[in-house]
Amino acid sequence: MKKMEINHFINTIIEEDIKSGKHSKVITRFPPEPSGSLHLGHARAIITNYTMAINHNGYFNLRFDDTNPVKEDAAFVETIKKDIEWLGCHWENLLFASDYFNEMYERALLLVRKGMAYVDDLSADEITEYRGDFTTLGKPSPYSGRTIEENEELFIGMKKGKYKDGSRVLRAKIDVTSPNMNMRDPIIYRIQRAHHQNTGDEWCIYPMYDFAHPIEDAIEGITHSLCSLEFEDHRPLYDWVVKHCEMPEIPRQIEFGKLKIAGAVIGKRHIKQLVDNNVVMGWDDPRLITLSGLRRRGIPSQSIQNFIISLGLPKSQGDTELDMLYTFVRDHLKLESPRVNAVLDPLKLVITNYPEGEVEYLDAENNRENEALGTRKIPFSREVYIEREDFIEVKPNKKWKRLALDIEVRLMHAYFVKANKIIKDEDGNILEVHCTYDKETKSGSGFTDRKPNGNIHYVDGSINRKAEFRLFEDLVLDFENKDIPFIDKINPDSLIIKNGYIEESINIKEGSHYQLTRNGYYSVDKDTTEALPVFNRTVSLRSSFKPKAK
RNA sequence: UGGGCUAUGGCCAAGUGGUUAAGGCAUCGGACUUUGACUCCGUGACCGAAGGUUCGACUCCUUCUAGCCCAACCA
Repeated sequence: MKKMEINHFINTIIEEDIKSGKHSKVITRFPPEPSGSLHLGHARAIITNYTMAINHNGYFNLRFDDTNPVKEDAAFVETIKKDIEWLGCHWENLLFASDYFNEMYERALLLVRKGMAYVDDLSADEITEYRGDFTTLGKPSPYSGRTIEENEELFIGMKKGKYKDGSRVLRAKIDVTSPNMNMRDPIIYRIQRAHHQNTGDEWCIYPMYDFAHPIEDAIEGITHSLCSLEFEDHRPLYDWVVKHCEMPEIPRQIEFGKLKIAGAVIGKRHIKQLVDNNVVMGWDDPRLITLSGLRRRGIPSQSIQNFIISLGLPKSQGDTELDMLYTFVRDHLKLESPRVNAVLDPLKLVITNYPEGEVEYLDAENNRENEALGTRKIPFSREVYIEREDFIEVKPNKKWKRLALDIEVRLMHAYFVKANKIIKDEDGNILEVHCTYDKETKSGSGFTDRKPNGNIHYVDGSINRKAEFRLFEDLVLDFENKDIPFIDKINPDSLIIKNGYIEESINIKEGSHYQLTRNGYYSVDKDTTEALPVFNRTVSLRSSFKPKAK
């Protein structure tokens, strides 16, 4: 992504560090655990770390925090890389926490030798019990008094695989009575015989996040380790590790508030539930705000960048409405997308005074606001399709700016037409509308003698392509209501599929964007086939049209 | 209950002792219009509450209230 001017409290801190000479450049990182997909919330962390580095003469590392092999899967590494690349945040180094397992082990050994870590034989339940809770101070483990020699021998033994999984842990000796639970002699190594995606079976002990993370940052020379607020309580421990492990570089952790999106399903557990129950088409379903879902929906990554930057970097916690993102999406797509006609719910219009069998090709600009996109010819003949909602039998009020009996509208790029007859089936459904056109009113002819009642679009009745259009609504209804189980709040109509027609001339390629006139921005979905193109509505056009409630 | 953080209009968010309290989204009006789009105009705040300090407080102090996070051998 290109450089943008950014001003927030972290930027201020960084600028002071540069002014004071503490740092000459900024090195940051994004440290995902390869255990799930990235979503819009992660975009803030990625973009914040990325922009702070490139705006300050430095670089940004992508480092997978693969310290827990039982939860992680190499498959996520590729999807995460793809998402970050798509977001436009290029990493300088692709790294893994596991690259540093040796050094971490050595640093832990150093702690042991300094008498600042001990091997504990308590069970997991016992450790929890000894740790106390918010109101009860922790008690020292009966094993915390072991000698340095004993601890060293036991820890080396742990590493060598002498002990069973879960039988012992290495703990930092800090303060079991600290009001900060993280400081109550946190576990820093556990025994876990699990096959690791990068180190295989080389290790049977794995470091815990709180110990591993600061060491990773320090090794890479990360100057500012930017993360979300929930790690604020961990900062004393982060600093403790850097200091007592005697790391030569001292990174500084700074926390910012997470980005929360109103009404969005974000939890891995919930998304999995939706996927497993076929409520959504997969992790990349356009109704999800996973980065892959947003991409499939057709949201340009630049709009995500602009959205994130415009939000600033507060420490307060609020729910941001997706409308704000959509505004950036429309902004971006407005000039970029060709504008073409499509009819999602077709109603046949027969122009009775137009010669049968004749077709004429009319001029149409591809984007009235961006001439660079050129022009095209669109067909027009005796039968065309219009949107069913663009016709009503009797004009209801002055505000109605579409077609009705005895009312004349312009078919955009073509002629004025006036409806004069409705053909219905036995049940009263409108099958087709008959109208007449006025040759004098041809678009581009300069005709100004009378004004049409409105402008509607059409697709030619025979020269067209059938297409599927997918419209998306909220996945969950009554989102904030905690009394109803999640699964019972799912909107049964979150996906609306329409089958209609689109101009036949367009080039259908996965991911390409179009503005469908008077409707919205759409992009071509991966489900597209030669026989049936599939379009996702990325975002609708704004509309101030409000049908009067009857 | 102990610790940490937060609190500005429907939503997001600037603002760090003196301004008519920025801006964006949304809403509602209006102008324009071969997209009811775009564009352009207009539209809303006693700054969580109560006290205090001060000539003057959203900004400082005190107390209170509400929300979020922490008691994985997860990250």
